[in-house]
Amino acid sequence: MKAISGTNLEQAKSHNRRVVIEAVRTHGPLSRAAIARMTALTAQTVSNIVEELERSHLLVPAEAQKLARGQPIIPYSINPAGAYSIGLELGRQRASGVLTDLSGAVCARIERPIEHPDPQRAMPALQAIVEDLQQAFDFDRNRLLGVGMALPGRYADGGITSLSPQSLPGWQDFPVGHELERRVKVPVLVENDATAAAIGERLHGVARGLGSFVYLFLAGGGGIGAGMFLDGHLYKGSRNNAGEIGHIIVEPHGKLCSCGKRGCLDRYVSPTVAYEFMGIANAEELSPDDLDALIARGGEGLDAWLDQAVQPLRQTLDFLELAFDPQTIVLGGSISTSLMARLAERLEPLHVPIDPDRKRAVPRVMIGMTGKDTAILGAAALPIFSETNPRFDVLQKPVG
Amino acid sequence: MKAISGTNLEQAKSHNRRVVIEAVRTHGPLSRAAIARMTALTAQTVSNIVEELERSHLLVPAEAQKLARGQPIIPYSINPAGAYSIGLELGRQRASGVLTDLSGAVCARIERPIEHPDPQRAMPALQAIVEDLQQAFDFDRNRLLGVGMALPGRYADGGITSLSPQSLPGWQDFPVGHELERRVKVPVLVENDATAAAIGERLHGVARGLGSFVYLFLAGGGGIGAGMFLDGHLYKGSRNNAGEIGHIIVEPHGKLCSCGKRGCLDRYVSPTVAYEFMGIANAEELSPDDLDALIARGGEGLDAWLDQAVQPLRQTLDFLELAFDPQTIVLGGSISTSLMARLAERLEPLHVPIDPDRKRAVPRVMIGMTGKDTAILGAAALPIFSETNPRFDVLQKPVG
DNA sequence: AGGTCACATGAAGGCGATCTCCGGCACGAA
DNA sequence: TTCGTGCCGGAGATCGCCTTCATGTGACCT
Repeated sequence: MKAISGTNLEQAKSHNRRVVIEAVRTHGPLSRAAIARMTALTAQTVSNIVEELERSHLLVPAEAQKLARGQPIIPYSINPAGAYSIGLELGRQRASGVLTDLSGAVCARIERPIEHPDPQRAMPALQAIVEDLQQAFDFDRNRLLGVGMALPGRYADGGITSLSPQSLPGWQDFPVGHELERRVKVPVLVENDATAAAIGERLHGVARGLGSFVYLFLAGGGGIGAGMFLDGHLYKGSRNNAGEIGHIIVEPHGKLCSCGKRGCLDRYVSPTVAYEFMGIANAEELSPDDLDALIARGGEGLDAWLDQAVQPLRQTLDFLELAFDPQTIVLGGSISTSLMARLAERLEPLHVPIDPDRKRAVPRVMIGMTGKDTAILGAAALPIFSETNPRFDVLQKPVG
Repeated sequence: MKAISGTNLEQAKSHNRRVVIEAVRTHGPLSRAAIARMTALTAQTVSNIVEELERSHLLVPAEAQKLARGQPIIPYSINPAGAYSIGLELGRQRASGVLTDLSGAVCARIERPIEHPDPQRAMPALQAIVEDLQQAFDFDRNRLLGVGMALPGRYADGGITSLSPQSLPGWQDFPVGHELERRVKVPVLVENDATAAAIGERLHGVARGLGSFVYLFLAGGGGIGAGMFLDGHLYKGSRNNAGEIGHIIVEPHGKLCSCGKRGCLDRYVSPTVAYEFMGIANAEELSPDDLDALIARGGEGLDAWLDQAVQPLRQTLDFLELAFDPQTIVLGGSISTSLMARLAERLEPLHVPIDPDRKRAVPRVMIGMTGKDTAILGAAALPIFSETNPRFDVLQKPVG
């Protein structure tokens, strides 16, 4: 077991920097004094940090605002051009990459077809995308924070998957992160797609500023996962497997699942099952756009799928609420937008919550704002998150 | 939303003190140099902190040990008599209190019958127990850290319950913690019974030193709850309701529950249901000992209950593993020891985990070591935990 | 006997937050 | 117009805590 380690001044400074950035990010333009009040830091301390952040272009001052009294306020806000990040996503048929600025806005985008992506073929392709993205948009290379990558599966540091071989053939024990980092020469972070999406929504999306929420991710390839952000921290579980809820049992005597159990959530709600209901046998060969069109057209098969998927989904939401008591559950994923919309409109009535009388500042369920791009934008958010989010770890000294 | 606040040296010192205590608690007697290695603190810093902790009697030095080389090691360990704590539990028919030392050993114990405990009757009784416990054992009153109280339900700071009136008649909106604190003049901490039990096992029990685990609590009064300890921190949810898993749906078309849903876990696994199966109509009137005797005798009713309870329980364990990915799940509660034993022996085979090949340092499921006392000993652990556990909060400046 | 290793501790230094003082700005009252 | 007040931001001194350096101690090894 890793012991909890001590802290010192250096860690404290790093933490305070992050706290200031986080305050400005979540609350919009703030004066130094306002930041000081929110963070409980001294005005002077904030002043020092803001000065430093302004020098490194992460914060920019706006026009001074004259109030009723006193010295005009100088509001500071995040400088979008202060840092850049690259997000990668690898699907069954294509590899995609985006270059975003600090505010999450997409500056450049590349998509390339790629057949049967095993590590040997995928790594050079991804490397090329990263390099081409840097050519496609003119920016200061020193401000590139790193590369984030979203993949199905579960990943430890260095991007080594912890799942069984059958879920990701060829990727077992392959150090994605280390290998890509060696090639592109900037820090690389690898995360599960649900977790990446959660971070994306937390930084730039509907979950901005929330302390605890669960992201329910419906993967286009089938398979449901949850990304958890709890008490201001990402929660990944003791073996990086937290949130693998595709295999929770929603129907004890239900359909047989590939995992050997009966009635797993994945067997009811995932897009793969929707294609079965719609009689689409060759879903893997069709392009995402073709699939979207088929779904948008609707039909009996789709309705039948919805009929049997809604109840397990409600049950899962109920379950996540009871277990995690999040402020909200964000629903999203890389599935077709129309499929998500149809699911969402059938969702109500949700199960009665445990505290029905309690007022809520946030809806129980929200739809993620980035649609099908959720995973790749989340991937791009990973380096930003890792550099700017206040965490318990940064306050502790590195041990060993 | 509460912003994450900054830190300073004072907070850092408080954190480092806690880190040193935690290191000694979980790893047994340690020399100063050993503590320094584990915590990544400087030998000098550790030396200062240890000196301070020794002065306040929290650590005691043992005999110097002569090694193969070098200066003899002076191992320090937790001084059981360095601090004391009081735990309270309120059941349907009785109120109990224990006085424990810093190691969790019980120094004194009081149990008193109490009929229909509403706040007006319970508060004076609890106050009397706290005062009598301090008389019953001779110790330095300045070393009493505080009073911890375990109750069914969910509690915010100050012990105000967040649940609906029907679950706890008369206690709705009653500030248990504040009221008791006013009476006994020491800090009072109120927690849900599952959470308290989790802390107890983490400090003195089978979960000692674990970073992430879930405590599955089977309450004697019926009702199942989970206490979560994740990444070294207690997780209580955004509205203190996390772990209220008695009402997760384990059988979508199953028995109707009082909450309005069908097939809730509580309707299958709780002791209340066991009594129904055994034909015990007047369970509330019987003493706990009588109930234990009935269960120990067994019979067809009990077997029938076990038959239908095991699958939902397995399903719940599976679910908790998938959602939280804990190092282990600790099973315990205030139910009869023989009932717990019978459940435990029927538990295998558990559902296949998501990473079957992975080696585990800790069993998937463990039985809590404190048996029926788990909640009250957990309650006594609350003040100790709150004073000595390294947390993210202590590193942050109090805001507002 | 001297060298080396491991542990412990005192003194000086470094670092970052804090305290104190000060100036600038704008409004309101005299 | 002048002064007082409330608010904001900056400069330098100070404080608290960790770190580094130096020294001491005890025991084994050569």
